[in-house]
Amino acid sequence: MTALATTISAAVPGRRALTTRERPAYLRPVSTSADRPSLAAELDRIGTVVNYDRDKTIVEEGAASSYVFRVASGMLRAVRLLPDGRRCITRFLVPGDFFGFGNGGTATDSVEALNNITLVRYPMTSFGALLDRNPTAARQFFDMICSELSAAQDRLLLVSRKTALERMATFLALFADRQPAKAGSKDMTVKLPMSRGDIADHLGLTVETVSRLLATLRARQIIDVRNASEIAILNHPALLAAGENAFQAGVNLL
Amino acid sequence: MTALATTISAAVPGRRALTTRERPAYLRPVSTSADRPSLAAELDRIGTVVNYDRDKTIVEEGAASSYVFRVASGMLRAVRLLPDGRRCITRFLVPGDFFGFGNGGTATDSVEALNNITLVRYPMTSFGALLDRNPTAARQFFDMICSELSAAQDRLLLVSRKTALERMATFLALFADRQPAKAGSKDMTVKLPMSRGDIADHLGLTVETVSRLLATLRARQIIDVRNASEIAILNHPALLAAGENAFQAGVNLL
DNA sequence: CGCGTGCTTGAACATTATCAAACAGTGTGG
DNA sequence: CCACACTGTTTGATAATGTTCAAGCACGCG
Repeated sequence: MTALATTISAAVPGRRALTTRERPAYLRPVSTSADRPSLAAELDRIGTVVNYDRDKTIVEEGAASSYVFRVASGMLRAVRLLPDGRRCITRFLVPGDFFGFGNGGTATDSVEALNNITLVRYPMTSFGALLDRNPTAARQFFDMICSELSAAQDRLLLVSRKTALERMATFLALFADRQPAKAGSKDMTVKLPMSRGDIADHLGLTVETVSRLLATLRARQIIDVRNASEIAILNHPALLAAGENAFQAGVNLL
Repeated sequence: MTALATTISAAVPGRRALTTRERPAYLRPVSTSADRPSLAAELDRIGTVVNYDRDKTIVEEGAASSYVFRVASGMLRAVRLLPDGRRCITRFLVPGDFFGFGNGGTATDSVEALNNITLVRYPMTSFGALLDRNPTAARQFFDMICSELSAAQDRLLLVSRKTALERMATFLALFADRQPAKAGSKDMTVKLPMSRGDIADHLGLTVETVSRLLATLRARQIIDVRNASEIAILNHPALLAAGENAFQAGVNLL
C-alpha cells in the first residue's frame, strides 16, 4: 500500500507538532490544499459557489442531504443535540474542510455558519460519480475521513479525561496554531469567531466556566483577552503546558 | 450517487432503533456482514487467521502498522492515552469490526484483546491494492469509516453532555441491544467482557462511579447485577429512558 | 443615548472524584 | 481440598471541580 500510505500522510498537512499527543489535525481535520491540483480541477467542474449569512443553517441534523460542501471562506460549527436541547459542537469547520457526505445521505450534524461564509456546493450524485470513476479522489476522501475520525477521537480523550483548564488551553493552542501565522511574533493574536457558548459546547463546559478559565489564563499572564473575540497568546509554551499537564494546569480555578 | 447512498445505508446493519438520537451504530460502528459475498471473498484471499490471548496488545498507539485486521471472534478495546496515563477507550471492537487502516500507517489507538480472540490479518499493501482495484470495496470501507465517525461523534455528545447515570444507562442499553439476542425475553442477560475500569474509561468516569451507578440501577429494579460480568436487564424501557432523560435519570445517585 | 445580548464575576450548591477500607471472586500452592 | 493471596469490585466518607443561579458589566446597534 505504498500509494495509500503516502496519500494518507499527505491528508494531514504538515505543521509543527504540538506534542506527540496533540495531533495537529485537531481543529483542521479535513482540508485539501493546493497540493492536489487534479482533484481540485475535477471538483471545480461540478461545484457551485454559494453564500450564507451568519447563523444560517446549511444542513439540518437528520435531514436528507443531497449536497456535499467545501468551505471556501468563513467558519462553521457542526452541532449535535440531545432531545432536551443539550448541545455538543463536534467540530468547527475552516476553509478547505468538506462536510455533508457519508451516512446514507442523512446529515448526522447540523452545520451552521459562524460568520458570513462562502461554500462550494457539489451535488451528491456528481460527487458520488467522481468517487466511482476516480480512485485517487476516493482514496483522498478516504484519508480525509480517517484523519477526521482520528481528530474526533482526540476530542473524545480531551473531553472525557482532561480538566476544564486543560481543555481550554488545548483549544486555544490548537486554534492559534492554525491561525494565519505571524508565527514567531511574541504577541500572537487569535480571532475567535465563535461565542463563549460555542466554545463551551465544544469543550463540554458551561459559558461561565469558559469565561472563568480565560480569566485564569489571563491572571497567569499566559493570554490577554483583548475583547470578547480576540485573544493574545502571551506565553505559548505555558499555554501548551497548561493543555498537557494537569499539575501545571493548576489545582484551583482562582 | 444512487450507488453511494444504498451502499452507505447498507454499512449499518438494520436493527431496531433505540431512539432517533441513539444511533444503533454506537457500539457496532464497523461491520461487514454476510451480505457482501464478493468483498468477503476478496478479503479471504489476502487474509491470515491469527489468535491472541487476553490482554495482548495487537497494535500500539503511535507505532507504524503494516496490517489491517478484522475481528473474527472475541472483543477488543481501542485505547488512547494522555502522557500522564489518563486513559480513554474510544471504542470496543466486536466481531466483524475492522481496525488498523488509515492515518498514514500509524496507529492512532492501541488495540488490546479483552478476551482470547481470533482476528483476520490483511497486509496493508494487499489491502491498499484491493481498495485501488476495487471501487466497490473502497466505497464500502469509505461508508464504514463514515459511520464510525458518526459513532465517535455520538460518543462525544454522550461524554460531554450526558450525566453519569445517563451515560451508564445508554451504554448498557446499546450493549444489550447488540447482544446475541434472545430478543423478547423478559430476563435478558448481558455479558460484559470488559472490566469496570474499561467501562469507566469508555464513559469518562471512575471505577467507583460506575460501580455506584450499577447499584443505583439495581436499586431501581432496572437491572440486576448477577456477578461482576453479567447483568440482567429487568426493565428495558426504563433503561432507555434513564439513558435519554436527565430528569428520569434521577438527581441523586442514591 | 438606551436597550439588548452576550460576557464576566460572585456565591452557593451538586455531581462526581478521591481516598480509604472491606469484600468477593479466582487461581495457586501446600 | 482448603488456606492464602491477588486483583477487581463494592461501599463509605470527604473533598473538589465545575454547575447553577443571580447580578452586574460592556459592547454593539438602533
